[in-house]
Parts: sequence; structure tokens; C-alpha cells
Amino acid sequence: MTKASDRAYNTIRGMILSGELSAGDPLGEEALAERCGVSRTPIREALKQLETDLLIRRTGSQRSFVADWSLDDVGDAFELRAMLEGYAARRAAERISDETISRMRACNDAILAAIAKAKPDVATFLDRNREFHALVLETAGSRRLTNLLTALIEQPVVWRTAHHYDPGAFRCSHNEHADLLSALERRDGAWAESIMASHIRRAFHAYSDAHKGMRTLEKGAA
Amino acid sequence: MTKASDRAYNTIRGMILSGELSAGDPLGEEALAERCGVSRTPIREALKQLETDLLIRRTGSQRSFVADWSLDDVGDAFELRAMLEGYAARRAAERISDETISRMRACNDAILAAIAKAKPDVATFLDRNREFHALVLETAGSRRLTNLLTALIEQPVVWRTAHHYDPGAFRCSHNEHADLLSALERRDGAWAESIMASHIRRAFHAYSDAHKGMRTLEKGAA
DNA sequence: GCGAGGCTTATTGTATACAATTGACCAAAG
DNA sequence: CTTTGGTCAATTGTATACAATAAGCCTCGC
Repeated sequence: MTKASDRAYNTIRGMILSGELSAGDPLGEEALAERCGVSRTPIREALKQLETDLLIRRTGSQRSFVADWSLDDVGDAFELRAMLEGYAARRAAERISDETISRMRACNDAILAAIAKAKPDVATFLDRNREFHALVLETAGSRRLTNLLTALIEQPVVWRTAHHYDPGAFRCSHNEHADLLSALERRDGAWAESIMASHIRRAFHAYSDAHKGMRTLEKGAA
Repeated sequence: MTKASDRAYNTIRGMILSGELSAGDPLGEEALAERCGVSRTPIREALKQLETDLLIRRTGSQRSFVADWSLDDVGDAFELRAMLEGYAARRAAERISDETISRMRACNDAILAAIAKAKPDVATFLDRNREFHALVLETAGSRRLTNLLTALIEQPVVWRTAHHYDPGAFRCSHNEHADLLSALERRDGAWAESIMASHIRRAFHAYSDAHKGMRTLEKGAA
């Protein structure tokens, strides 16, 4: 994607993630075009992408609405991620270089620094976390796998959830990353795979727990 | 997708699959528009879709070319399919109705009829095979999983490969379907999963074997 | 002869105008 | 009062015109 359609994609995505738009809201192309300051053409491309991300839903007549995520949907997404990122970790273990391991370790160190503070730096945590997982994916070296996972990894929900992590959850995430590094160092694919799968599954339950207390806020959070 | 972009998609896809276009050939939007009898707009949507299918490759400056499939790429695709369709089979086993089982059985019966002839009816085999797998996927009941798999299932290569199956391979495929039905009947998810995974992996090796003998024909097969 | 720089041209990105389709609303008949 | 039919408005699909950008090529200088 290029300039305008990219801007449109990020803008709309942001509006959905921030809660500016709520589940079920209709997304007219013209209205979005005006809000994004571009014409309908790039908007259409953005919508197409958002559709494959399942952030929006389209009716039979191609009208777009903000998707509504049931807990089942989220569970599904996480289980698929667990499977695919587990596979990615296994492949990565079979191919990773020492240099990449160093970069991942640096990443995880940065995560530790970010969460060790009295007030955890969530933004940095999210960034570095993304980078860490991106490195695994890149090392796995399967364009196809990358394609499949990008749609899953950019999760609407996870985003908002990390802000509700307690210190233990952050620490846990960091420790699992460290374990993964051990597995990668030893080039033990099976180990790496199961660690990664557990890592994602734990994240799901963290989400699930946090979500229970969020329900009531959900709408007014904009 | 609607009328025109759909036509464009199928047309271009067909040109790639039939060999009318070879790996590496450039795909100019204007040229395609003319060949498909539509304007550039639907062509662009079709190209976007074909890109996520990995049937085409795009350079940094967004120019499109017919993708080249290495054996590794194909292996990747099959392994991902094995994993995801295995998961689909497991979920299906937990949700399937007797009625759906009957429909799948009918499907597999049709496959048997098609391949029992002296000259196997490959087209029917492919159609019914697709339907069989589609039923599994539908029964799994995860829109997300469906989304991910559609890109993988519509494989460029498999298509051409079935024509080189020997009678034993056809029969084998049919038997595996029958086994899967047994697993589904007993609602044994773990069994269903492993059967499906084996089924896909076998298909890969069938492809791999057949491919060795095809190499030389590859180009002239149009 | 070889390489660098700029120009030409081909190709893609964006905007807009128009066609087609769908959804909504209202009116009239049962 | 409900339902059905039709018209009108809103929205999406397609085509085309124009802008931006990148690739190819040719010339000029070394």
C-alpha cells in the first residue's frame, strides 16, 4: 500500500481500536473519505485490507460495519496464533543465527527495563514485544506464514488489554521470552514451539481475565 | 468481490494456472484491463487478491509479476495446510451433525465413482474433493480459520498435479476421506486431526514425486 | 570504453464522474 | 392495521482522466 491508502488504513484502524467507532457502526466510503482527507479509491483499498483483518464486516451488498468481537472469536484468533507462531518458533530454531539471537535478547532486555519501573512503560513494552515476535517470524523464513500471521498478530483487542496487565503478567511475558531464547540458542525446535504456544495461550487467558472487569467500560471508553 | 473484479480475478488466475503466463512474466494493469475487457479499477482489486494468494509477487514499486514457486514454497504451503486443516478437522469433529456426515459421505462416494472408471474423471474428483474439504472447514465454524485457509487451499500447483495421479493415489485419497469420516462419526477430534494432517502431507509427496517427472514439461504445457 | 546524470516514457496512485444496485420510506389496497 | 408495491435516496461498482513516480535509455564527460 502506498501513501494515501496507507494513511486511510491507519486512520480507520485507529478509529476502531481507540473506540471512536463502536462495534456495528456503519462505515460509508464517502464519509470515511472525507474524514481521512482522501478520495474513495484509497478508502476502498483500506477497507479491503481491514476486512481481511476481520476488523470490519461486510454485508451481502458490500456495506461495511465495524466488526463485533465475541469472546469465542477472540479465543479462535488466539488459538490460531498459538499454532502458527508455535510453528514459526520451531522453524526459527532451525534457522536462527547467533546475531539474531543477540538482537532478540536486546529486545527482551528492553522489555525488562520498561516493565521494571514503578509505572510500567506499556508503549515500549508493546513495541518491543512486537519487534521480538517479528524477529521470530522473520527468522522462520516463510513469506506465506508471515502473510497469514500478520492478519492475526495485529489484534484489535490485545492492544487495549496490555494496559490492564498487572506487574506479574508483564514479568511472566518477559520470562517466557527468556525461555524461548534458551530454546532457540539450543536450536531445539520442539521446545521453542511449545514455549511459544504456551506464551500465546497465557496471553489469551490474561486477556480473558482482564476482559471480565472491562465489560462495563467497553462502550464509554472512547 | 463483484462482477467485474471477480471476472478479472478468475481470468488472470486462470491465465497463471493454465500456464498461459509463466513465472516471472510482468503483469501491467493496463494490459490486463484490455485482456479482461474491464477497466483498471477492478484489475487492481483482483491483483491485490492474487497477491495475498501469493500467485503474484510485487516489487518495491508495486509492479506485479507472476510468482515463481520453488519446491520449498510448495512444501511450506502444504505444511501450513496440514496444520490448519488438521485443526479444522478437530473442530469439525466436535461440532459435526449427522446430516453433514451424510453429505460428506455422499461426496466421497461420488469421488469413488469418478476414480473407479477406466479413465478417471479428474474434474469431478477435484470438484468433489474441494466440496469435501469445504464441508470440513464450514463445520469447523471459524470464519477466521476459513479466511486463512482459502488462500492456501486454492493452490496453483495442486491443480495441475492431480492430473498426474496414478490410480493408487486416487484410491488412497478416497480411503483417507473414509477414515476421516470414521473419526468424525465417533467425534474423535484428535484422530480426525491426525488423519487430515497425514492426508495433506501425502498429497504433498504425491505432488513432489509427480513434479520430478514434470520439470521438463513445465514451460510448454500451456 | 565506462559510468554518471538527466530526460523520456511507461506504469502505478489518486481523484472524480457516472452507472448500477440496494435499502428505505410512503402510499394505497386488502 | 398490515402488507405489498413502487419510487426515491443513498451507497457501492466501474470507468476514465490526471498526477506522481520509477524504470529505461541516451548522451555527455571522464
